[in-house]
Amino acid sequence: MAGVALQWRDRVYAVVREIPRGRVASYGLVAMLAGRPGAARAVGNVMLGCEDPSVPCHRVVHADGALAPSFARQRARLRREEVTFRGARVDVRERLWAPRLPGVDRAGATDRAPARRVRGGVRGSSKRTIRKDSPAL
DNA sequence: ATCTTGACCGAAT
DNA sequence: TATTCGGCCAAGA
Repeated sequence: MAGVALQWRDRVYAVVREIPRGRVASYGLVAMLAGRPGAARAVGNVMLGCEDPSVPCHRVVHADGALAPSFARQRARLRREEVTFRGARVDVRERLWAPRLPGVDRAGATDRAPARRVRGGVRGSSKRTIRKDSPAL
């Protein structure tokens, strides 16, 4: 009877491995997809000991696009993958991974966020947060 | 079983 | 916009 104790960590790894190049996911999103909504912090604990090269742990960032303190390497890696930034944080509105979940109807949804047209009109809310009921899911 | 820690989150201040 | 605070969860002592 093996592997029963590794479930949480392995589920987290499995989810992170799905994050495509050029996109990022928040700890909370990973937790949700790993079957434990709200366990963002626990995801961080897993990433703490992530040394598996097949797991792109650099693609996991804070919900607001910030990176954990003193993670210049991670930032460099993301830039190398063409992940765009807004100041010190990842441009989450543009680069957040929008996973396709079975059973969720995303008709009309675009994979990429549409180009921001801010033309003096209705400027969309400058802040975007990730929530369990996010339309992106 | 209880307490502490930590790559978190979101609302309030 | 930056800080603070309470809440959440898995692990390890």
